[in-house]
Amino acid sequence: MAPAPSPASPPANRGSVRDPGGSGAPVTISNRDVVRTLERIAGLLEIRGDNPFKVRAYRQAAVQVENLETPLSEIAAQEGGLRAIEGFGAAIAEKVQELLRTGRLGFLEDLEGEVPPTLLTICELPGVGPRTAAALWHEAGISTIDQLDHAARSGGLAGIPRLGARSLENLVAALDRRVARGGRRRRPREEVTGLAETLRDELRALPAAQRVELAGSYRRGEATVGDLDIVVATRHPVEVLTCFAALPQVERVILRGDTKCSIEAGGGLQVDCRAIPPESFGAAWQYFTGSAAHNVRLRGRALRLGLTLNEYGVYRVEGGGRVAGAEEAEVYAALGLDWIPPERRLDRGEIDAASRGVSAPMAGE
DNA sequence: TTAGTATT
DNA sequence: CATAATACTAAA
Repeated sequence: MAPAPSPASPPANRGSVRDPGGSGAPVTISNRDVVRTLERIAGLLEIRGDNPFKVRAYRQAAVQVENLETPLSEIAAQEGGLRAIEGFGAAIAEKVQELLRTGRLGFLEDLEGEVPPTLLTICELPGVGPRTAAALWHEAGISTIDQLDHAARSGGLAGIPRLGARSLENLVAALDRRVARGGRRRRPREEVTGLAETLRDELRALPAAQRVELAGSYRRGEATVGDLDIVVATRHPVEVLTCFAALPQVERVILRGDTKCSIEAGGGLQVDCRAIPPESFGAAWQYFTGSAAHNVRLRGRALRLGLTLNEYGVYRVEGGGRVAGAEEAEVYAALGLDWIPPERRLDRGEIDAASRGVSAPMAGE
């Protein structure tokens, strides 16, 4: 998610739109601005190696703001203020308040003074995460893509831990692809429908494939998709994945293992294919449909019921007995839930709403 | 075997 | 205090 539109994000804080005319008119900070700021903070903290729970807190706050229907400025003015938002504690509420009031955020400016914000762009390269970015910065003084490109091609990265010959090759390839086409972006659903259905049908034609379905944001019916996800029930996963990687639409194989294969097709669109034994198909389809937040919520609920959920099924924590897995509805049922339509699987209260037995508060409204 | 990145 | 679980790759 979040492919950061990033037309070369400015070095300065996004919020510092400081009313250049000097009219004194209040600067409007949109919810999107706040989301970007919170995510920026999270990314920089992560590169700095800060407490993962703190990083998570900023990400969680960003997600909550994303889900809001009301402008933050309105909420700030109401009873309880920003603290009323789930995931907003004292620290984050105060920072967002400052951003809304002044259009700037001192904390972020300080952070950007400490950790070069251009490292966030480096983190967008596939295969490069916060740890690698931090190593590049500390061990080789690299903070920009240009510096990285130069160093990668001139032996300037020798000696950086966990960055061997093979990783370097991959890095250079990623830099080349980055030049070739600007950044991965989400595409309108209609643009990928043909490709999605074609790939699905080609897999359905394989004798080894018992069942083939699309999953991910495509199945959730989202207006745009960042990639495609396909689940295949089969007794012969390697054979299926080998065929998948050899389909005529495949432009590049990103990775290929025994249960999972990712390729690019349709002009750089990533397509993930997961091969799963038939008795696990329901759990796998559920897992691959997401959303990620929905899955995490579901798995947390499973734990509270003494169960554990993964893409292979629902299991008892003690004893490990299998409770469900072949059908999606049976997975939800094992967790005491009615089947939830994919479109609603966004972690926006749908799980409580689907809860049977112990009635969920119906939030009269 | 482990670290890092990736996936929902 | 503190959200789940797993796969793949390269390095060690």
